[in-house]
Amino acid sequence: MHKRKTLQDVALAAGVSKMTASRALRGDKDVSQRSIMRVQKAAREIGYVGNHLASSLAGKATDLIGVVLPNLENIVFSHVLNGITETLYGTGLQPVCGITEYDPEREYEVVRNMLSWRPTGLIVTGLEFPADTAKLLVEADIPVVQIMDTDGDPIGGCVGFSHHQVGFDMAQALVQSGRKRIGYIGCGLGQDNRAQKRFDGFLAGLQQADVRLVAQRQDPGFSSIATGRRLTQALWQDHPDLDCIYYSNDDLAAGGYHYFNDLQVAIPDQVGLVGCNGLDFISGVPGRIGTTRTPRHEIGEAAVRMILQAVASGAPLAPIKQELRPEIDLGLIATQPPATPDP
Amino acid sequence: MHKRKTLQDVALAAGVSKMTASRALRGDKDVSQRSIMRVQKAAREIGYVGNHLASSLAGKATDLIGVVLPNLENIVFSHVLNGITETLYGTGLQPVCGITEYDPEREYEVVRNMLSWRPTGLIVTGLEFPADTAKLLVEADIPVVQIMDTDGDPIGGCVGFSHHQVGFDMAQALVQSGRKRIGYIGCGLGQDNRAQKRFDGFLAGLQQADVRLVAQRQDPGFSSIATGRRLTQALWQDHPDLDCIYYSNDDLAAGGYHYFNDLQVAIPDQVGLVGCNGLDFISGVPGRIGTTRTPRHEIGEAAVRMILQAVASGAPLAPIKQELRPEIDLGLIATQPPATPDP
DNA sequence: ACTGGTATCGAAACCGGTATCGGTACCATG
DNA sequence: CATGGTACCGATACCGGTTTCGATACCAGT
Repeated sequence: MHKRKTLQDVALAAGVSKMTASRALRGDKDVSQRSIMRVQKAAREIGYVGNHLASSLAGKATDLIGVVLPNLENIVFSHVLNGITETLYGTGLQPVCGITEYDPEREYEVVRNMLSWRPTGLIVTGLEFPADTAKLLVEADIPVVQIMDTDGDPIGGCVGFSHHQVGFDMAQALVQSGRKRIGYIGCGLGQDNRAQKRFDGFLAGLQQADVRLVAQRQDPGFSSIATGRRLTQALWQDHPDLDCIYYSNDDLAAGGYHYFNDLQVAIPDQVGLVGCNGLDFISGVPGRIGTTRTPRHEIGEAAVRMILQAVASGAPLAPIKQELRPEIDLGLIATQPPATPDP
Repeated sequence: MHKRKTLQDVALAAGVSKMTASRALRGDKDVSQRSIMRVQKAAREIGYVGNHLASSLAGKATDLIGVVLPNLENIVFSHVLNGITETLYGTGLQPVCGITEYDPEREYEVVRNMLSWRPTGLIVTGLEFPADTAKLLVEADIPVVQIMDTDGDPIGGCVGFSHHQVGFDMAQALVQSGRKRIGYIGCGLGQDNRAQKRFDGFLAGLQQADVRLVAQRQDPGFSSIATGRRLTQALWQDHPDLDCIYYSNDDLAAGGYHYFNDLQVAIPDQVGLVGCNGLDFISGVPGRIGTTRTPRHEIGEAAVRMILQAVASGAPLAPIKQELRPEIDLGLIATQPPATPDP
């Protein structure tokens, strides 16, 4: 268990000072070509790896961008993270991500922990935070970007879309396409206030169109295809007269699709199904399930760009919202009126 | 833009020395209750956050566990990461993950970068590495665990399953259930050598049963439901006599399912579909698609346990394989012989 | 020969914590 | 009263790099 090689070892092997070795490896000025060669050779030979802890401590900043997400099993956040990673690639910055599981206490810990690594920027999910967490973010003294949601007042930068609007627009679109007996199925509303916002918006949209929500079923757990199937069955058994079901998520809608498929209920002729997020599943059954395609990758991209810009300009990030418009895709629902038109 | 608070500031505010403040905040011995109170109060009041860079540099080790994964859009790796995160939660250790996109060069960079943070342990995906990357891992001087694959010789710890075996077993199971005209559909074989291993194993399994693979279709890109649908269509048009299709992935199988569903081809009566990984989708169409349920969460868990044990014992991690057996689920294929039995 | 500029290098201070070790203060004991 | 043990505290030396600043060598210009 030999000790790790340090810059000193490299310098020694190269026959130069620690300083010259440092400069040579970083491609700094004021080093002769000869020294650069010798140092690089020495570093390679003794297998020098470098110590980010030391260099970041000595330098002013790290090359870290903190990313705080509620969950990674939800593919939506994977996509965001991917957008972030891709955009960061080549900038010399590196994402490091923390998971909160929608738990505020864990969130506080994660944010605090992120900050203790002195990242160059921070990307967090959502707009609402408990007071102590908000305090951390406000005093962080680095660019902070809040993503996924624009229904509220951001602390720093903000990239996302209005979930209320998404719900509202979908309600209007459905009503306009002729659906009138609409049900709702949702998941994780207690934890995920963005799903709640969509639902609220949806209700508001229905109300404005003078349509009442016929019924709803909710489940406190994470959304999944299996849960969607179960809830759909529960809802349908009580309300077989529905001509449309709005799901808080595409996973759930997929579960509903399978259920009706096995039941030989025509989709979307008899019942229209709409979810949210435009997940991969939808493209497997083209036109059959409506959805709202949300710009997840783009959100990650835009968030990074905000941070990069703030870093470049040196100025702190002013509270600015960047709204990315999601796109409603009703699929066949848009062209096929429900089988049983209302009187 | 006030400077960040340091431990010195806390000490000053609390009227003690830097050392006492340090001890108080970490819950070290040799501090009076009175000092602890004052320091904690001071820290809270001035909003002290701590500096992991400094503490990790000064102490011997960080609380980081590096995790190197090829991709996060593939839900399989999200599940692994989740298992890791969950198991690490409460241990004081923290995962930090790097993405390679199946690119060896990027992989080298990621591993090197991970190591430069002096993590306490490292979890990497796969068994095969280019020489330079392998050298880094061998000389890392920390517990290294390789996951997902056991078909080969590990550098340190190793948790996963044999992909060759998974393919082999599935071939045998399919033949035994009466399927004889079998096709294959796969994705990303160039990059993902684990999918390749499954395919090789599958071919070996067929051969042993004296069954020939009728046809195959492959795509170099990432697997997705849409791709599965497309490849299935391509394969089916040329070979409508198949009674079974093996997919390298559940995503692809799901695409095939949708295709046949729209075509009104009975599943699994006329064509049996089997994928791999036991993803969420399968549970939405119970029994209809066969799969191999792979223990992703468990792999993450076991990998962490290996590292924790190595850290606790202080000994380096000997090359040991831990094999987790995946479980084949043929669903209805197991009980329903193909509609057109062979002559 | 002297001055000034450029290229190259290294010693020392420092980043913000922790490990180590040597002091006090205070009390109990013989 | 001398001794020793315990509880608590702080000065100092690091950890492994980078920043800063001054030193040296060498060459051109005058």
